[in-house]
Amino acid sequence: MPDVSIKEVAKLANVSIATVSRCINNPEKVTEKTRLKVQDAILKTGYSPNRLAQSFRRGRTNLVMVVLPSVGDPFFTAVMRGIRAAARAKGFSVLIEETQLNTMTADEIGAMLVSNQTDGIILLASMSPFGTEILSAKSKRLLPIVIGCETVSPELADFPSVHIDNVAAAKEATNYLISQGHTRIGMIYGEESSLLTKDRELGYRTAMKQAKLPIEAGWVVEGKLSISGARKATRNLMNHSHRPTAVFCANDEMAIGCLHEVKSSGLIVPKDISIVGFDDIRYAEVTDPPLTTVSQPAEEIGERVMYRLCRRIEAGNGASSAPEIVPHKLVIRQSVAAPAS
Amino acid sequence: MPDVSIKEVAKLANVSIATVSRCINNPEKVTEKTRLKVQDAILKTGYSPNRLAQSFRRGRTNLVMVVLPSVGDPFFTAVMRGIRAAARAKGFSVLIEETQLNTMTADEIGAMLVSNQTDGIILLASMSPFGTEILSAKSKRLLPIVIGCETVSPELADFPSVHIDNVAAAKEATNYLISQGHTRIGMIYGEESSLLTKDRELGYRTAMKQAKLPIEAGWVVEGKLSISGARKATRNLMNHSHRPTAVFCANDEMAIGCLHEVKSSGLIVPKDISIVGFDDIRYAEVTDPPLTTVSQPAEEIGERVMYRLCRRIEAGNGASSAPEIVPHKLVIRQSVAAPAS
DNA sequence: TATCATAGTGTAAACGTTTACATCATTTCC
DNA sequence: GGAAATGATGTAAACGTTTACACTATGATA
Repeated sequence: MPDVSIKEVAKLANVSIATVSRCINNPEKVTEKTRLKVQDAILKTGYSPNRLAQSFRRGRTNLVMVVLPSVGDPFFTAVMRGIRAAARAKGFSVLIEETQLNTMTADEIGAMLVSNQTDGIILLASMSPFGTEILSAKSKRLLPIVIGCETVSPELADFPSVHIDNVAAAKEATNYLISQGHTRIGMIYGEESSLLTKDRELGYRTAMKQAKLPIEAGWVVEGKLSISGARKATRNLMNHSHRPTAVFCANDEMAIGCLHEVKSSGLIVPKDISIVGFDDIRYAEVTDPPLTTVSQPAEEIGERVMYRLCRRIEAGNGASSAPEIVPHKLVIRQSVAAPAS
Repeated sequence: MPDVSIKEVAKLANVSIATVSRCINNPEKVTEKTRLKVQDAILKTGYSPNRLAQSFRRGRTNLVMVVLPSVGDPFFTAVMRGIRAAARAKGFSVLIEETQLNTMTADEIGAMLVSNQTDGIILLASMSPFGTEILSAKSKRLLPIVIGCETVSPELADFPSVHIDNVAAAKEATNYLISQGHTRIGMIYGEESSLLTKDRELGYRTAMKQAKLPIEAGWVVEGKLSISGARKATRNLMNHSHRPTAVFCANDEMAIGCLHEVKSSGLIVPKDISIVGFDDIRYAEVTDPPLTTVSQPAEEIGERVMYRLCRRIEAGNGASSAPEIVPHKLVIRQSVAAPAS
C-alpha cells in the first residue's frame, strides 16, 4: 500500500505526472475524461501523496507550535481545544511545548520557526529570553507569532494577541471581596516569571489601593501555579500574625489547593476564610463549596488566536497586529461570604 | 536570517555542500581545519538546516502521533508528560488527536501514517474501525504502532502495548468495597466504545460474582467519562428503588462528579455512600473527602510506550511485541466506610 | 483558408538535503 | 621509490512533488 508515488499513478493512467498532480490540486484544469482516468488509477494503486515531499516543495509544514506553561492545567486544555478546532478547520496540525517542563529553550523554539519545522507559533506563556532571539529576525520579516492569554511583555508588543483584560478582571474580583466587607485580603500569585499572574497581582494591588486598604507584608505569596505550591502558600498565610479573611488566587488550580489546605486546618470556607479563583476550570463548580472565580472564554480565545495566526501566515504583514480583548465574567458561587468579625 | 541554504555556507567556507553536510552529520569524517572553517561559516551566515528538506530526504518526520480520548483528563495529561519526556530524549515531536472531539476519522489517522506525515502512532484509546484499515497494510510491513493504557482489541492484539492489568485492578477495588461490608455496589463506567472502562467493568462484575453478590438492573450506568455525565448517572443511581451503598467509578473524573452529586443530594460520603475512583489524578487527594482510588504509574506508562514506539520505528520487525504490564496500586483515602445499615 | 486564441497535456527544472561513488592527496608498507 | 591503502573532499544523482514553459490539437475569427 505505501511506497506508491505519483509516477506509478501516471503510468497506470497513461498521463504525465504533471497531469496527476493537477488532477489533485487543480481539478478544473483537466478534462473530465482524464480526471476520471486518473482518479481510477489513484484508487487502483492506493496512492496518497507523500506529505514530506509536498511540504518540502511547497515550503509549508501546515504545522503550528503552541507554547504554554502546562498542559495539565484544565484552563489551558480548554484553550487548546479551541486552537485545535480552528487548526483542524484550517488544515493545520498542532505541536505543544510546555515551558514548565523546560524541555526546550526559548532559542530552540525560535530555531524551529526559522528552520521551517513549523509555520507559526502561538505563545500562551511569556518567554522573555525568546524575545531577543526573535527580535533579531523580526526586523527582516514579520514572523508568524501570535500571543494568547497573556498580556504581552514589551519586547513582544508588536505581535498580535488575544486575551482578557487581566488587570481589570483581577480588580473586579478583589472589589467583590471588598464589597462583601473584607478588609484583610491576601493573594496567591503564580510564578515570578509569569506575566499573566503578575497582571492579576497588579489588578489586586490596584483595587486595594483604590479602596485605601493596606496590604501587609506576607499577604502576597507565591503558589507556583500548582496545588501543592498553593497549599504551602496557604499555610504561610494562615500562620500570619494578622491573618487575612479572604484570599484571591491567581488561578483555580491554586484556589483548589488553597481551599483544601484551609479546610484541612479546621477552618471553614467561606465562614472563616473566603476564596476567589481565576479561570473557571471545570472542577471549580464541583469543589466544596463551589468556587467563586473569574471565567474566561477559553475555547474562544483558542479559536481566535489560531485564526489570527492563520491570517498572519497567509497575509504576512497584511494582517493586523492590534491586541484583541475578549470579555471576562465574575462567576459568583459559594466560596465567599462576609467576614466573621 | 532565514532563507540561507547549505549552498551559501559552502561558498563562504570554500568547500562543497557535501562537506558542509558532513560537518553537521558526521563531524568525524572531516578534517579539524575544514570543520572549523565550516562552523565559522555557519555562524556567519546564521545557517540552520531546512528541516523540511531533511525530512524529505531522510524519509523521516521525527513526528509521532498520539491518539487519546481527551487531553482534558488529568490522567492522560500525566501520560502525555511521560511520552513527551521520552520523545524529547529521542528527538521526536508529538502530535495529539482527541477521539472525543472526533476531529479525525480512524481512516484519516491511518492515512497520516501511510502518507508519511508521522513516523509512528501511539494509541491511548481504542479505535475499532481503525483496526481494519491498518490490518490491510499490516501484512506488508509492521506498522510502527504502540498501544498504551488500554487492553487491546483483538484486531490490534499483535501490536506492542503497555498498560496495567485493568481487570485485576478493578476487581481489587471492588473487593475492597466488599471487604468493608458492602453488598450493594453500583458502578459508573465510561463509554460503550471504550475498551478501557469495559475492562474495569469486567473486573467489577467478576469480583461481584466471586463474592456471590447480585448486580441489580440499573446499578451499572454510563458516565460518559465526564463530570456532568457522572452526575446524571449518579442521580439515576440515587433514585434506584434499591439504592447501592457504594459506587465504583471507572475513572476519577467521574468519581468527582459522582461525589459532588451525592453531596448535593444531601447524603454524606462516605457515611451514606462510599465511592472509589480510578487513575489517582492530582485532584483526587483534594476532594472532600479525599478519594480512594486506583493509582497507575501514568508518566511511566507514557515513557515506556514512547520508548517502545522508538524501538519499533528503528528496529521494525526486530522489536518485540509482547504486552508490557505495569503495576497498579489501590490508594486508600477517606471516601469509603462501612455501610450504615 | 490562413491566422489566432484557447484549452489540455507533456517536459523538465526546481526545492535543499544526503550519500554513493569518483577523485585526489597523503601516508604506509614492502 | 613505487604500489597499495587510507583519508578527505568533490561531483552528481536521488528523494516526490509542483509549476513555468513549451507544445499540440481544437475551434473561432477574419
